[in-house]
Amino acid sequence: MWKQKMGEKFWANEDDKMVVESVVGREACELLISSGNAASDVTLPGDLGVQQGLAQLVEGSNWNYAVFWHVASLRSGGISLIWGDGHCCDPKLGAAEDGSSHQNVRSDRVEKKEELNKLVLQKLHSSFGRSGDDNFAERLDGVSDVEMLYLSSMYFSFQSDSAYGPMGSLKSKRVIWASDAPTCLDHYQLRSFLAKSAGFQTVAFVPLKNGVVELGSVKAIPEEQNVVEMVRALLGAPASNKTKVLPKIFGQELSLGGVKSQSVTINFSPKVEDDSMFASETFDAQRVDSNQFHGGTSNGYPSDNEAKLFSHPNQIVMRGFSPQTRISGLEQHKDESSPYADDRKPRKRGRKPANGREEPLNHVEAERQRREKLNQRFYALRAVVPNISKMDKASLLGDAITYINDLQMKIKALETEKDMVNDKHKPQLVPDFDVQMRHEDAVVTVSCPLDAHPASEVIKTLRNHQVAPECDVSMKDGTGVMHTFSIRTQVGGVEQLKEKLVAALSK
Amino acid sequence: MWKQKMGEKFWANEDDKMVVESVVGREACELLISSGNAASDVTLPGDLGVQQGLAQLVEGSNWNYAVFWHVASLRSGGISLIWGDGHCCDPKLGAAEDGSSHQNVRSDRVEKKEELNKLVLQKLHSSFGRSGDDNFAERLDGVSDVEMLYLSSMYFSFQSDSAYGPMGSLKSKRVIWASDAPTCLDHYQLRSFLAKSAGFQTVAFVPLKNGVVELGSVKAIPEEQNVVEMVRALLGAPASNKTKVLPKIFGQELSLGGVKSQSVTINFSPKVEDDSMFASETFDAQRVDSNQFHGGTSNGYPSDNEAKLFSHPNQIVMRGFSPQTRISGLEQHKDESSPYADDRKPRKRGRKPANGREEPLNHVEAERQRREKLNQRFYALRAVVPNISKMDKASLLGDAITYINDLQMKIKALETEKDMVNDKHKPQLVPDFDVQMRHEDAVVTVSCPLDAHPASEVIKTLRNHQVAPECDVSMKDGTGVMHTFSIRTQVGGVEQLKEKLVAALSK
DNA sequence: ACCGACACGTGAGCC
DNA sequence: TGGCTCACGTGTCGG
Repeated sequence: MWKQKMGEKFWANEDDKMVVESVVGREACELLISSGNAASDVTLPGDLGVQQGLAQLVEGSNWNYAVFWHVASLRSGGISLIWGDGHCCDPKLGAAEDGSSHQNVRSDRVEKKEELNKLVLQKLHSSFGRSGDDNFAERLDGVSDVEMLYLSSMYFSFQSDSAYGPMGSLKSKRVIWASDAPTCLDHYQLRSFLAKSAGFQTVAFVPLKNGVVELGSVKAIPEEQNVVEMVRALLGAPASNKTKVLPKIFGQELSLGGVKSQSVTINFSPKVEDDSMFASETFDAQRVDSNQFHGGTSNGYPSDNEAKLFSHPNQIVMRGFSPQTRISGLEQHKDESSPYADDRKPRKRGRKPANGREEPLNHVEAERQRREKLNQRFYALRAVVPNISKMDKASLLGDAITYINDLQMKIKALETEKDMVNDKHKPQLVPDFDVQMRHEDAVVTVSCPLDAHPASEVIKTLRNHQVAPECDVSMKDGTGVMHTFSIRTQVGGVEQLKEKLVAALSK
Repeated sequence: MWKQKMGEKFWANEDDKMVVESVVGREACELLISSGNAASDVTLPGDLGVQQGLAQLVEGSNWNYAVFWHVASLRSGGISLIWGDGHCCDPKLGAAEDGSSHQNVRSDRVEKKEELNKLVLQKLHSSFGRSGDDNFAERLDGVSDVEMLYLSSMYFSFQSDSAYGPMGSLKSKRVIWASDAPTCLDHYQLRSFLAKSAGFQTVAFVPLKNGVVELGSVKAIPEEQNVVEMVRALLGAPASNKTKVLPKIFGQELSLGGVKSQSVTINFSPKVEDDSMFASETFDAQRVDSNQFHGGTSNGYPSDNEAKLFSHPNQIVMRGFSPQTRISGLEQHKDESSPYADDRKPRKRGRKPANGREEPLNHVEAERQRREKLNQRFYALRAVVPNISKMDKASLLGDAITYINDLQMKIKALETEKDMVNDKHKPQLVPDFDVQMRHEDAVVTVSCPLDAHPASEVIKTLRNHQVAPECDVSMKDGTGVMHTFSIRTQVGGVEQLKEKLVAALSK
């Protein structure tokens, strides 16, 4: 059970290894081969309910993919991050990459690479794929490098205590945002070869309660707090039904409400105690008055017990391994992954704690979490609504309503416009026609409105400019139609006619 | 100044009076003639900033129009409601009203009526129209009955203390919602003749701080609290810059926040004191736990002073006048318009008042109003977002975000689709063409792709079915293009050819 | 000084 | 019952 039997066969073949290595890189390939698959017999967590959120993150944005890395506990006692779910949106259509307008270049070299990618993916899948959805790789017809990184990520997992990549984000509970290619590759760790091939320039990791969301893009995307908040709002509720089990963890029961991203960590006011820890965060949405962000203060991994409810699939464990050793210049993780700094922290705002009882302490915590969830939704709403007038909650809602109505009107206009186009172009394609017999021949007549005719402007211009053209012949070659108009004109009028035609056709 | 000089001329003509009377009704016409125009020399309040909100209310909904009636103070000391702004969206295209498919029926009788409407509107405008935008009626080409009611509303104003119509709503500070034709006509008062002609079945009045919003529809729309909340959210801030003036009205300075619909009225808990007053309201959105609706408790008209800042235009004053006398069955206005019942009311929720001071009493009121404004925005958001999963604030925000993303994706898809269509159809309209001289004639050749040609299917079929047609002539008459294909065929093959052509063209 | 916006603790209602 | 949401009063910060 420490090695998959199918895998054995494939990796024994040296040629196959070379092929895979050429795609995923040497180091990753080595680890793929040598790593024992911890608990390869169990299935993935199944539907985590995050697919929709991931899709929304990617669609319509500059991100090329989003992956949710799920926390899983190892038999050894540690934890690891395994593939939870993902969404990829590679804009492969209309490539024209190198500035050369030859599409043949693409269809030659790139398509060859895509077929190679597909082949490697099939090998990976047959070796390490989960038993469930088979031949998923066979469905693909050519895998771009972007998709390759995304799809092959399924076969990686992270167990290291590195400060890079998803585990680095999870351990430090910090958002990692690398928007230049070198730093980016650092955080891709073993997948850096794949990331380099695909040309990724930005990768971001957002730690959540029971996992990490990874976003990647081939574009250089500057850090946006909006995106982070949107991630937290959209994916704040993964596997909510299962978190209901074991609501009390420690003696000090903390109600992990099931619909929280990382709210179990204790909030504190950054302005008072810990200004220095917020150097790498950019806050563009609003003033950070209260505590929606927090440093590493937490009482342990909240999903420690929760994660045991999930089983981790058959994936290659990626041990502490960083392909580059240089320190990222963009993220100063002063983390050291200190996950056990906790205790109650003083709150500044609001009323005095009314120190009389101890029993409603759970209630206030729940209310805190509810408020924070609502605020995250507000931040996420700010992220998707443009033209925010006054960084105000009420104004935000009003702007959102306005924006929704604008969008609805726009959609209605576009749809009616489309219908108009259809109504105008459909009967154009079905013109009146008639077939009649004359002597030994058949005469087919086809009539269509003048405006729908390709040569309508020419015909109109001729009719306006000259007397009726009178005689014209249309001839057809293989793929086109050619209309020829022979008209009687005076000397010198040709230039004038040509100008008129150009003017008429270019308007 | 009590009569407009142009008006004198028109109304002296008995024929003109008959024409107008046939459209607006006898009673309205009488009043239009006899009423002195109070303060006819001043202009309208100008842009109230409500146009966008009104448009959003109407667009994409079942409402045909929305009018904001603005509070104005009369020289006599009373107040009146005058036309503030409005938006109309009459779905006149694709009428086919009576089930008969003859469009000629419409273009005969209806178009005659529409021309009559336009004529009457021009008369009204020349008599009572404000001096500003002239010939607005001339821009219209045929005014439907729905538009007629809407446009002629500009020339009415309301001064009565009737329980019907906009003034009834304003006085009682209650929402009026009439969704059957008879009740509807009651509330249209003088405009009932117009409303009857247009077939209005639903009219709703929503009182705001400085006016009333009127919504009308030819459909029967059951009462929806969502709509009311949306009105209040979208139009809560009319003429906000002017309300800043004179912030303190009475000795007891009540903070009219400028962005409130009717928040100056004092809230109270309906469940305790006043359950019986909420019989006619339907609450479909959420449980009515707190007090977003309130009876007539108010300390006077909040816009009493504020309205003096505005001048009221030249409009016909509609005095206490109700065309029908029977009582509306849907709305039991037990109002008597008692606007001076106030005093502090006990609040049930929340913490004990911590009775020590009296100075933060203003603060709690402001906070109350802020909360209510936010809640109104939430209700309005619920009204525009479909597929609300869980009547929850957080879920609502999440659904709204999802919905916005869906809309954005949809718009992007539609726009790219439109671009695709344009890319496919635009070069069709600009085909390659060439002009050459041969002997004494000019030869113009126009070529286009076969697929873009109206006769493409015919040409393809001919080419597939027969040998090449070889000889064809295209002829043009006034508005169309006719292509004639003469082909050699065997006897009996004509029927077969015709079938093939039909099949090819209908696919 | 006021005022608007916000978060907090708290009481209460509803499954 | 307890979890969850909500509204309310209050403290606080910033303009």
